Parts: sequence; C-alpha cells; structure tokens
Amino acid sequence: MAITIRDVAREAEVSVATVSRALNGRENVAAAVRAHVQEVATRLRYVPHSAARSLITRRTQTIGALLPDMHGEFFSELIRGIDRAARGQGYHLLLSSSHGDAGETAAALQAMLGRVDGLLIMSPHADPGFIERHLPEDLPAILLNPVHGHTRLSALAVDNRAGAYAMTRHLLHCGHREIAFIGGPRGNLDAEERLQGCLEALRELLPQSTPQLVAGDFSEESGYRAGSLIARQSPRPQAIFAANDSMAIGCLFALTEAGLRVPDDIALAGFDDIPTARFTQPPLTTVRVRIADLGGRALDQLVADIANGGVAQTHSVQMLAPELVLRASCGMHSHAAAAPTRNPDTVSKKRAQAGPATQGKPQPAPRHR
Amino acid sequence: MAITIRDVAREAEVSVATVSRALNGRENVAAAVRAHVQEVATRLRYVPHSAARSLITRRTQTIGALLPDMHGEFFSELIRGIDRAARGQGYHLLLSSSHGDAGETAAALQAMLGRVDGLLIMSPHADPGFIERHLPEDLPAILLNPVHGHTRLSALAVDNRAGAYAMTRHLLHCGHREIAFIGGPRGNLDAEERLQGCLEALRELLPQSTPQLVAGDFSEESGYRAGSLIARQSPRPQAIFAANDSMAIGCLFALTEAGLRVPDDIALAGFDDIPTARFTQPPLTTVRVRIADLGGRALDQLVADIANGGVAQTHSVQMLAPELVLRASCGMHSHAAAAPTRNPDTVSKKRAQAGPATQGKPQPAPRHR
DNA sequence: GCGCGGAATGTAAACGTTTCCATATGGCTT
DNA sequence: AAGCCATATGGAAACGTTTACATTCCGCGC
Repeated sequence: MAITIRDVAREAEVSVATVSRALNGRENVAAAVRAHVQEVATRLRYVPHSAARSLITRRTQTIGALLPDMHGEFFSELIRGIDRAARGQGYHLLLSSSHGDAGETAAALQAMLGRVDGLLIMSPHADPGFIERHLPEDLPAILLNPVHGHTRLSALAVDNRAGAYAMTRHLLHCGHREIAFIGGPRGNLDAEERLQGCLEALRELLPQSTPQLVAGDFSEESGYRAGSLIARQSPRPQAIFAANDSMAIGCLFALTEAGLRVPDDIALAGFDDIPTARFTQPPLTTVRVRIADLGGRALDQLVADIANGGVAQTHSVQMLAPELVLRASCGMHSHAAAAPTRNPDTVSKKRAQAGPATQGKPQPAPRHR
Repeated sequence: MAITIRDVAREAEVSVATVSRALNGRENVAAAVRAHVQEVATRLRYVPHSAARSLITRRTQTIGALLPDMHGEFFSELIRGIDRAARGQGYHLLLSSSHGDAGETAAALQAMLGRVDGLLIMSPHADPGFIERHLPEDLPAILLNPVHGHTRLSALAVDNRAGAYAMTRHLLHCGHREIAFIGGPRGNLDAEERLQGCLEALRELLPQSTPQLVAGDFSEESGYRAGSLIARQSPRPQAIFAANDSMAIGCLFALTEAGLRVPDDIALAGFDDIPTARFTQPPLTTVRVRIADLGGRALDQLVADIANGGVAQTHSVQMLAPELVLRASCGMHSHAAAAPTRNPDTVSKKRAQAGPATQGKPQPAPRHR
C-alpha cells in the first residue's frame, strides 16, 4: 500500500496527472504513454488509494445493504442477488445485518453514512418517520418490502397479495370449499397482505363463505399448534393455507400425527417455497418468491437512481410477482391454476415435482468449496 | 454530506482541531468546549467524511469477506456470524461472494485492496500460490477452511475429521458393522477429511473391516443414486454415512422408495445439520457445524491481528469441533457416543430430538421482517 | 514581580487522488 | 513563413480529516 501514484509517475517519468489519466482511461493521452504507464503500474503493483479517490470524487463505489436479523435461505438468497448485481455494476457491497431494534438500525444506518453512494433498506423499523429522521435527503435509497406507504423512496416488494390470491384460487379450483388460513405474527405486513389476498379470492369466487382464521406467528411451533387444533375439529376444513412454509410444515406434522392423510383427508399449502418444502411428505404446494431477483433488481434500480444524479425522480413501487409451485400437498398438482384476474400475467405456474431424482429440479450447487 | 468539520468549527467558534479532538474523545479539551462542540455537531447533523479520515489514518474500519458462490443456510449463517462480530468490534463488513473461477476471485480480492483493513478468505482457489500472487504482504488475512497447508496465514476450519470420526464411532457403537460411506466431489477437502475421519474410526475400532465407498458429489441427486445402488445390494451394509446431509437426504429418498425402513432395515447419518435434516422421515442423525461461530471467531481473530500491528505473529490453525446430533435415522438416538479419543473433549453430544413440537429445539426466528 | 510549566487551543501540513488550468509541441492553414 | 488550433502533458489546487507543532493563557514558585 506504500506505493502511490507519485511512485508510478516517477518511475514512468511522467507527471501524476498523466498517470491518473492513463490509468482511468481518459481520452487525451498518447497510446504509447498509456501503455507504458500501465506497464509500470502493474509492475509496481500499484493500487489506487480508494479513500483518496473518493475524497475528491465524492463517490465510494459502494452501496450499503441494511438488513434485519434474519436466518436461512431467504437471507442468503437476497444477499446473493444483491451481490451479484453489485458486482455486475462495478459496485462494492457494504453489509449490515443483525439489528434487533430501531435504535440499532439507526446506528447502523448512521455508521454507513459517509461510506456508501446509496442504500438498500429492509427493516421493520424503516417507517417514514424513521427515514425522515435518519436518512439524509440526498442519499439515494431503495426500500425492500416497505412497511408503510413511503412517499420519498422507491420500493420493491414481493406481491404477497397476488401470490396468496392465486394460491387460494387454486385451492378453490381443486374443489376445496372450506379453507382455514393460518396467519402470521400480528402487525407483520407480509402476513397481513397474504391474508388479504386469500380473503379477496374467497370473496370473489365463493362470496358466501367465511374462511376460518387460525392464529400463528410464522414459527413451525405455531403451525403445529394450529394443525392440532384443526385436526380436532369436526367438521374439518378441506384445505389449509398457511401464511408461510414453516407453519405449513409444522401443521403437516400435527396432521400426520393426528392420523390425517395429506392431501386425501385435508389439503395443505404454504408460502415461500423454502428448500424444505420439497422434501416433506407429501411435498408441499406453495408460493415461490424469487428473492435473489428481488435483491438484484433493487440494486440495479438503486444504481440507476445514483447515476441519475442523486435522488430518484419517480418514487415507484415495484411489485415482484411470486409463482405457484404445485406439489402433492394440495391434492391436485397437475391442475393449472387460473392466474389472478387483478394481475393477469404476473403469476406464473409451475409443474409439480416431488422426488429428488425424478427430473431436473432446481438443484442447489454443492456448497462445500 | 455538504457539511464538514469546518462548518462545525465555525458554528461552534472554535478551530477544526478542537472539533476533531472533541468529537474523537481526546483528553486535552475542556469539558464545556467538548459538550458545546458535540451539541453543535449533532445540531448540524455533521457526519465525518470517512474517506478523508481513512486517507490520513490509513484505517478504513472495514474488513472484507471473500466468499465462494454458495447457497443456503451455510452461507447465511457464516455471514451472520461474521457480521455480528464485526459490529461488536466496530468494524464494517465489505462482502464479496459469487465468484466462479480463480480469475474472478483474484479480481474481487484486487478490488477490495484499498478498502479494507483485513480480509477473511474462503475460497477453493486460495492456495498458497494464489495468496502469494494476489494478497499484499502487509494485509492481515485469515483463511476459512483452508485447502492446503498455508504457512503465511492463520486459518480457522471445521474439524471434519473429528466429526466424522465421532459419528463413525457412534454408528459402530450402535452395533452396525458394515458401513458404507458416500463420498463428496473428488478433490474436495471437506469430503476428503470426513472420509479420513470415518476410516480412522473404523481402523481403530474394527481393524479387520473395509468400508464400502460409494461415489457422490454433495448433491441430493448423487445421494439418491448412491442410495439406489446400496438398496439393490445383497448383503447390504447396516449403516450408511453420507459426507453431507444433502446426499443423506437423497439417499433416504432412494431407500424409502426401495421399500427399506430407516433405521430398522438400514441406518443413516449425514454431516452438516442443515435445517431440513430435522424434518426428514425419520429425522436425520448428523454432525452439526457451528458455522456462525466459525465466522465470528475468524473475525475476532482478524481484528486482533490487525490491532497487533499488521501481520499476525503466529499463523495458527484453529479447528472448530463439530458436535453429534443424534436423531432417529441412526437407530439409536439415546445412545451416548464416545468422544473421539484423539480429541477427547472437543466433540460434544446432543440428545435426539425429532418432531417439531416435542420440545424446545433451536427455532429459527421468523424470517419476515 | 517575573519567568516557567502545563493545559487548552489554534495553525498548518500531510494523506493520495482528480482535475482545472497553463504550457509545450506539433501540424495545418493562410 | 507566420500564426493558430488541437492535442498531449505538467503544475498545482482541492477534497476533509488528523495531528505535530506553535501559541496563548494562567497559576505558581522563586
């Protein structure tokens, strides 16, 4: 690190200005000189001091990702998507996850302030007030899964409503009439939207029916409890739609334990398509969310906003349509679910796939080395 | 961002030096002045320009993580561990994952060079030659899961051998005599070490036996193929030890499909304890690797090295002991496996736990929000 | 009463870039 | 042949901070 542009200039017998121009690919430098400078630079293993550079250019070539404390596949997929896009755009990724409360989140945001050209924010605490208080006006930022209606910031979100709508529609098309919905933590917007989508489809296709609502909190435990509850009922609903896969899996355990066969005695569907969903008995019908896409698109948009000189002109809210993944647990995997009328071409369909070796399913790459 | 230390100085009617001292908590500044400066700084929403700061201090307060292209829980756990430790140490985390070949990895490393105070490296390409060529002498770095014997760099790794040794020992104690081992991709060191551990235990406890080696590549597909192969054999081995959980799960599918009951007809064990392992039928006995710990400890060590003035004095190799997770698939979950004699107290044991609602198992936090 | 030491504060240099502006070197037009 | 313009290069300012060094101020011992 000791070697600077001055050393290169001296060695190449030109001025620092010329070195800078040559290395940054500016036009007005003779081809021979440029080649020579480059040769010297690589020979000396010169690497520009990025702090000095960003001091003057006011650019860090870094974007920050502010994420909540998350576990599992969702998190890693999101980062994968963001990281890949960042690399593609020539940006670095400064990551800050693992903050529990609003204070920590604010501190993390604060700490990033001078170091990034833009921010990707995914946080339960990122309501308009928080943003107002902690985010500088002139720092481009994009929200992931916005909690509330933000006016200032663009946002990308999973279209939970459309996904749940399509899934409910599918369950109804399968012939199930009484549907139980296992909800998520109260106040959780994802869960809320999924419920809304479910209700909407029911209202539309089966106006006279009232779905049974069972409490849950996104944990497998709560799904198990919900499943036990439902298993004891008589009459039972014909289908259960859980607001996420973890609960669906817990529920499946409870149903199986109670001697019920899925889908023959009761149908079951989840939301998220976590990897485990493929391996339950029976494999779980669910709604797939393309998380990596979400992250990648958010980053691309952010970089575009940055290029457009700071703050975005249009604060758009982009909805990413999830797709139905039909497996055995809904009792009708080959059925082609109708796309939601509200959003006709955003929800695609996917053929069922069960066993691991039956055909080319998306196979995670070996993770060791 | 427009507001600098000069603005604060002017507003507070002191010099920039005093502002700097006051804000950085240096001793020699009057208490009243310090308070006043701090008040002004927060009022003006002053945030120091980190590039300017690191230009002069030669510190970025950032560490870089160079990771391979990975999926799933392993990846997210690793990052969680690193991130949490970094936050604790007051460091930022610059992340760069997703590089396929050695060239990309080199480029990613190159791009980080000016921007980090230290590097966490986990890459299949990070052999001594690569390090020699691309890593500056004076940049502290730590290797995760080292591929080869590195002299220059410290390293942290999972003790694959001890884990496999303990698991094999456990299988033998369960009374299984003929054991089949499903291997990983050739050249993969994790897989290699796991096989070694298995062989070692066999050699020690059952010198006359020769384990059956079945090829695999860490994918579920390959596990499925291995399972089909073994299911057709006669006589069959009494237990199968797969080099990772994915293969064990694929294998389990094949065995079930072939009408074999696990563990009654044949026992099965994996390695990694991926989340899915809890939910297979029967739940999978496996070896748990504390990934987040691995990341966190690596970061802590790196920061310590940095504090100790650049390059570490001692290039240590720290082995993280995995623990046995005994579930139903090995046929004897309540059996207390003997710890490996070679490394007596590093491999702990864990009571079996099967269903999702039976007791307090490690429950992933709700991942939405 | 005077100098002296120490604490508090100010001044300015330095970090390594980029870039504005000036200058030199040609070739071309007149 | 003289001037002019375009092009290539160099000199130096600027970015915002930290910190070595200088300065001021004040109390205290002589």
